[in-house]
Amino acid sequence: MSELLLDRSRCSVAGTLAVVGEKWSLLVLREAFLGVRRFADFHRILGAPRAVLTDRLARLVAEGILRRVPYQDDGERQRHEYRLTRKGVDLYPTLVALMEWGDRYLAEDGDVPMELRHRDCGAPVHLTLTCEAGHTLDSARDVRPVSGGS
Amino acid sequence: MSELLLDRSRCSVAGTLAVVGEKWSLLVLREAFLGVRRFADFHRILGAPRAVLTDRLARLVAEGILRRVPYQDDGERQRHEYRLTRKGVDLYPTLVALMEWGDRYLAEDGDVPMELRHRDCGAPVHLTLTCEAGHTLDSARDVRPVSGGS
DNA sequence: CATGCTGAGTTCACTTGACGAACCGACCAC
DNA sequence: GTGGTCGGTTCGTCAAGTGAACTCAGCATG
Repeated sequence: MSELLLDRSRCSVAGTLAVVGEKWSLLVLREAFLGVRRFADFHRILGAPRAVLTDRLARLVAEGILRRVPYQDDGERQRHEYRLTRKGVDLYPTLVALMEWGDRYLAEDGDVPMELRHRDCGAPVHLTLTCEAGHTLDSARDVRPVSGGS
Repeated sequence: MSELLLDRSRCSVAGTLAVVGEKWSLLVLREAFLGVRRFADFHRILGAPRAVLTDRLARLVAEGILRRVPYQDDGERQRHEYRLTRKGVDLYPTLVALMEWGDRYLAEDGDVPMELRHRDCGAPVHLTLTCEAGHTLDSARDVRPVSGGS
């Protein structure tokens, strides 16, 4: 049972959840991926309390996942909008993984709310587990965890 | 800005988070993937309050992600252990996605806490976005979301 | 039999976090 | 100045997480 001897204290799952695991954070990011940038839009679409939204956006900016960019509409004063950074864009697989599980287990009679297509060829997009030798893995059972680094 | 017109009310990301988005749930599953099955082990390794752990395990069982299996050690009374179901195993990509992001952005000087290897060939395993036509996508930017079903 | 031990909880007092409605301040248009 | 909008902040209430103490079943020991 060597798996039980792996070091959990620095686990990346726990670390990532400490950054984006609070309520609303991942939903804010979902909206950011769908093109939402402004406070009022996040608020209207998500329905999260304003105070929570303020806090989550500030946190995501502090973590370098979103950045606050000034903009100015015609006849409007200057405001700020929130855009994904590279670090934020790299959370995309996490959202896709959550979405695919929900599509499989929560959608009624295969009626999936949203589909992802390859922008170039239009084919449906999925997450797959692959190894660097090029094999496609079917399941978690094909994976062996080993303690890294030290 | 057609992205803003997609239906969010049935979003699978939100749905999945409603099931496994509470504090500790995904960490419980991480341990389950590492082979932990018993209440006392979850408690000792995670350090979560017992009441929360009881609640999360019950919830995951109710959702069909874990199942409660009776077992009996020599000279011990019968107890129950928690094992992943197929539905639970299918959450593996979500955990891998969180882990890979943490490895990239939280690990100090590339010192990754844990590595995943292909059980057959030993090569490191990663999540990749691929389309059904066989292309590998580099980024979220290569994806176009379209409203599904209806 | 009485006692103690262990695993798997439950109870409880306390602190933290989320909620929703109201309020605020800058800026623009009229 | 009056009104409107955006992006907040404040506040009272309510839900959730925390940690320590307590419970209970069943096995083992003397």
